[in-house]
Amino acid sequence: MSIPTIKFYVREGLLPAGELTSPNQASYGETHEQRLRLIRALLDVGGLSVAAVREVILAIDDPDRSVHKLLGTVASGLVPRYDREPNAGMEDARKQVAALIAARGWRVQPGNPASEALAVALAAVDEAGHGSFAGVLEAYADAAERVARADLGWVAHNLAREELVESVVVGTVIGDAIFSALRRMAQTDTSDRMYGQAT
Amino acid sequence: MSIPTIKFYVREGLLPAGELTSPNQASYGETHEQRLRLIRALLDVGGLSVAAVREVILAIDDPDRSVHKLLGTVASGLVPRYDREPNAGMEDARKQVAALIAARGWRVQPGNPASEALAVALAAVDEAGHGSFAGVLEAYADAAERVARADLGWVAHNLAREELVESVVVGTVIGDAIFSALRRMAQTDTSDRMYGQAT
DNA sequence: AAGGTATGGATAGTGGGACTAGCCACTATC
DNA sequence: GATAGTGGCTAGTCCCACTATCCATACCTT
Repeated sequence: MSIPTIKFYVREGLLPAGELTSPNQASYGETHEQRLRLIRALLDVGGLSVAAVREVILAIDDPDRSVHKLLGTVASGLVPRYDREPNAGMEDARKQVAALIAARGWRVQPGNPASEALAVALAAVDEAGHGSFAGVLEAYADAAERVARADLGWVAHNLAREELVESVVVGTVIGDAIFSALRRMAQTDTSDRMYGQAT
Repeated sequence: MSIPTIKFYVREGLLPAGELTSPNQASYGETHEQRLRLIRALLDVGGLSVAAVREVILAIDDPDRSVHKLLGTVASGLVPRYDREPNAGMEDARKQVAALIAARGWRVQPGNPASEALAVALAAVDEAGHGSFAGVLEAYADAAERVARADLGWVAHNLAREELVESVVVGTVIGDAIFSALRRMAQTDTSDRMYGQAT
């Protein structure tokens, strides 16, 4: 981690400035190091932008924010913002999402960024046109519930707010990367079994 | 979709050139349109780079490639390349990954990009230091298996190679986005139930 | 005390990625 | 027969994550 990069992070508000011991000497402590690791994890592994990391950091450092709100903020920071014009496919997709939420009894706000993102993705699958994804969606939703329970269970054993809050962030962001990798491995395995020899 | 952008894609080798009906008039057909939708889906929803999309397109259009190989190519194109120096944490993480693969009986090559990515992500979680992720990993792997089976099942009903191959790509790439969104929704729900009022 | 090295702070520059604009010769269309 | 649009080309733009350069100062060694 080069010094210029750290300077850059400080300027960007990702990292608090070191404590000045003299006009040209600042000391960085354990918390700085920890924070730096968090930043690198979010940037490299989580693939967040610097701006998104700043959002997340601000949320973490806001002591008035409830854990539930924090998770919401982190989730929003993570979801890519699609600014595609509304078309016919999106309407159908939104209905599909609403139906799923209702069927599962999930407590999520209607205008939620995640459900918007889901609608966009479903519309894209539909446009690409290779048959209905509906059946698969159920399996995905089952898996997502399972994963979410594991996530929150993992987080729960941290009692101190500081710790808890960082766990939430790490779990949410890096969890995505972990799951993607696992999915790809499982796909490789399944595909090997199905198509390993033929086709 | 603006004309300059299409020109750009043609230059970049994502899209075949239209058939010239006269020196300055090319006609684009149904397949072009379809291909364009695929490109936009991979770029926007899948978040791939133009270079990665080119890789994928080349793989799709290579009739000598088996479906299994194709899936491998797509998966590699998707996995971000981490070029972080090997450190102590990585070694542990790799062992953890190897153990997981063994325990699951997954048929994946050892040097696999996905398992490398998994190791990096696990190392990052570990470095961030909020308790062992091991238990959660099992739940993730279960979920990943379930999702992979659903994916491949969805793909399987396409008999024509063309269709099959595009389904694989779409499912792999956009499936990631879909699952992420679902996970976030399920997390929101679970967190609402756990922390909705307090903390 | 002197000189080399490093730091904090600030401004400006770099390199990569994804388009986008401008130009030219030409042609389809009104 | 003017207008507007196109293929093919090069060059430019914008954004983003960093880097490099500068300066005055201060630590560190001798």
